[in-house]
Amino acid sequence: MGKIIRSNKDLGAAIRLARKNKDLRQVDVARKASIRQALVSELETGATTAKLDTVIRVLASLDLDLSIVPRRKTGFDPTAY
Amino acid sequence: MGKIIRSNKDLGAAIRLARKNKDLRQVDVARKASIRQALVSELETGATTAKLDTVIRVLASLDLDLSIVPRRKTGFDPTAY
DNA sequence: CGGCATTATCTGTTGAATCGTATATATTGA
DNA sequence: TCAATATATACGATTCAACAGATAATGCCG
Repeated sequence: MGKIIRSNKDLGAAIRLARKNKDLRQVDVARKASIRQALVSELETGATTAKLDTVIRVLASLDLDLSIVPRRKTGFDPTAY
Repeated sequence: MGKIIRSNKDLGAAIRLARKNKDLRQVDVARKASIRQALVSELETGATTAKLDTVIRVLASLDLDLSIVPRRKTGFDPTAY
């Protein structure tokens, strides 16, 4: 179902995609989530590892939720190398 | 599907439940995730807001994944009071 | 009760996330 | 092209997660 997040890069890509789909600017998301525009930029580019609180607030401002799902066995595990 | 996480309390409950189901001790999860047992305790009791990296590593050690899903229908929102 | 295992909490320290603010660099539209 | 808008970066200051390393509290079972 939803997109699996295993790194801050994954998170950033998902956030940016969702934001574009809603036709919002970084500053709009920032205001809704009570953070700086600069931080939204940093999150989207995966430049920083955010705190869970921050992630939840940003996602909420995009009408998204964080969910815990069983790890699906996928063929190729890049961390195995 | 998966459990929705909207607070560190939610996360803590989910982690503890998953850990119990796998019959692991906090120190086991801590070793797998390369963190202290004390931190696992703090996370489970919701005493702290973890960094995304930490959350991902703990969940991975329990064979769980973080996923982004569209926000479910807005029935009753306890934060509205 | 007594003892072992597990979990919770403490102190001081370090590093990183976030801030405010400002500015530099795209990107877009007229 | 030019200007307005949007995004990325910079920098010092503040806040807080995570650490090491104990120890205290709790749970469990003989």
